Amino acid sequence: MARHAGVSPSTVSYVLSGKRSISEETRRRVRASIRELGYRPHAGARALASSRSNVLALMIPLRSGIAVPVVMQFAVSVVTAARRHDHDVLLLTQEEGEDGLRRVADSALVDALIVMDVQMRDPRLPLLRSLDRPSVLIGFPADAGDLTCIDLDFHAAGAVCVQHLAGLGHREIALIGSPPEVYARQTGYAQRVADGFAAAVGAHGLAGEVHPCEATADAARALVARLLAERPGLTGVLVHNEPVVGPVVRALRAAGRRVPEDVSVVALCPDEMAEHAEPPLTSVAIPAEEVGGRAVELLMSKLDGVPVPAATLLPPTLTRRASSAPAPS
Amino acid sequence: MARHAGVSPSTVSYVLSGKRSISEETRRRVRASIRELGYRPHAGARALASSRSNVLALMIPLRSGIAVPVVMQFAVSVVTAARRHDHDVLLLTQEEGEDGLRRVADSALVDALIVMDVQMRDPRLPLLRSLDRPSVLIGFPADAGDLTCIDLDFHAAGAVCVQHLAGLGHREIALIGSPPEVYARQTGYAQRVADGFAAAVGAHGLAGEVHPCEATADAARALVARLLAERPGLTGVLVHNEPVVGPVVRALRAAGRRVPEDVSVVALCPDEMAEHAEPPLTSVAIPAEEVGGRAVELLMSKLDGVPVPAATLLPPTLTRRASSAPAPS
DNA sequence: GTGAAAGCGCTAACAC
DNA sequence: GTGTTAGCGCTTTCAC
Repeated sequence: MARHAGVSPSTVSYVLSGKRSISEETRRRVRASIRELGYRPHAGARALASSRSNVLALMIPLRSGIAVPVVMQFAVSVVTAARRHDHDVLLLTQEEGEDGLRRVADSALVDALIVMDVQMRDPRLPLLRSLDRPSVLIGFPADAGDLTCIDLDFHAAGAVCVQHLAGLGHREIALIGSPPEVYARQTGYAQRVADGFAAAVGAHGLAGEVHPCEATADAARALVARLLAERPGLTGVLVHNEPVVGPVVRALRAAGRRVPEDVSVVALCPDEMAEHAEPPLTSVAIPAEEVGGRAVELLMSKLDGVPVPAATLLPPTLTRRASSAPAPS
Repeated sequence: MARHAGVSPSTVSYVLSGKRSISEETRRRVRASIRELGYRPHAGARALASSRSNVLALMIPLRSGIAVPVVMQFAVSVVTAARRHDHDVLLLTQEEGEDGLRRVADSALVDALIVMDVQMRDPRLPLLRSLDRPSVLIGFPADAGDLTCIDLDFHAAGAVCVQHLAGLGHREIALIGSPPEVYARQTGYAQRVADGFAAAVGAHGLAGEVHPCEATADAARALVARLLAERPGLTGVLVHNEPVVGPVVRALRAAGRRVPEDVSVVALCPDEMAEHAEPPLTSVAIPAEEVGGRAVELLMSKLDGVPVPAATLLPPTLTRRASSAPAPS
């Protein structure tokens, strides 16, 4: 390659990296040779010489109770953002656990790591602290210490939904939440929504409790039936459980409740899902695209030695659609 | 590392790779040092010296009309299988296209490639042929040439569903298929199901046509309404479109048709989905786990220089559940 | 603005 | 059964 362009290897390297100034003429010749020969620098050699692999690890959750399409959105947005920064993404499954993270980090296969589905007391936290590579958590554990975390502000999200319903005059509401195992695992976001919900319920003087719900239509139907029977005054529901959003609405209707005339429904889910529901749902978006993108940006800053805030909480945005209305009088 | 164990670097390498015999004593000492020092070979150095990165590329589809959870199942099974063979997986999105494949292959970032969502005339085919690295397609293009392909035998899958319905005495049936854009792109599997369906309909002397359907509940409802209006004798439906399986069943019921007493429904979808539907659906499984695993095995064989068959078609398995019954008389 | 050369940390061919 | 050594193909100091 270098000889084809009539320059030294280092010059080729510098043309590619732009780390020192090159004469217009030389740059042109090198570029021409690159195109002609279809030259690509060898990733391994590069990683060895520069101790940068330009690869990020992304560990995605697999466990029951997680919404697969949502996870996929995160993954895609991470890959897309990484490519913008000339990085690739290595896919790890949660199953690999701490060993997987250690393996790819210590072997210098990756420069940095992103982990999703963070639990309150996550066993990966001490490991991530001990690694000499930067990492970003999508989600907040109970005690992050100085680990970098980013996520939607789920506490505020839960609260803003309650506030919306309270503003519409609803007095008795309920949260249909994630599957029980998600709470049992102490997965941060589920807990935080419940907390934000409860806090706002208290602040607004409403009645309202949290009901975990399996991610099946049957479970949703059963729960709705129970709620309607036990809480005749119920007029507002917040659903934070993607797969049962549809079933909940249908169960309400099957029980003779109109949405939104009799019962208002607010969802905490990706916008696209809320838009395409029947009826379109008032919702707080889970901004997978933005979270994934920002996670990568944070990592890039850290790799460049630029300090970043330890916590990034994205404020929730509630979009009003057809599923919520003033409480019936 | 080598000095800590009191051996030469090559000995460490050989202990790790097992490529030559090592005395029990030496192996023990080396292993002990590895553990003590927490030593991990540098992935880049290894790739450079051995021209093997032990990384596979997986390009996943993103385009509209594809069922995200199904794609995710493939991805997870590929990662899991790859790890069994001591390989990692680099995630590429379809958006990266041919350039992305070329980039990771030519830079030696990956040893081999897996591409999903293959179209009949896929622009990536010539590229894959030109690369000097092995690849496997999950799906079949119109003309695979000597490219290695694996997938469920969708033609047979379509046919076996028709056969099942014919055996139950149904005479008028319909295929509710993938979204129109999937056919328009000439995506292999959609076309093949339709072909297998049509062939079997002919062979059994039935009446039946193919109806593409958008992946929304609204579209499903509208299509079911139209079918019931235009085809009063319709008693059997094959659904090959994951997101609308539920909506189709509900639309039939809403129209006063019992499932399976009045209309039998057969689905072509992952088993898990069919099991959890209401009612549980007679279905032909999309064996994501097996396809992903086999794709990796094929790649490993090719990397080892072992020849593999160009085409692997997994035979369909129909599982009878509660949604199909003899045709009403 | 450019080149020469010393590694980066392994693997594998070649010794013995 | 083990050690020696020559690369693998880059990046980056150092020199000019």
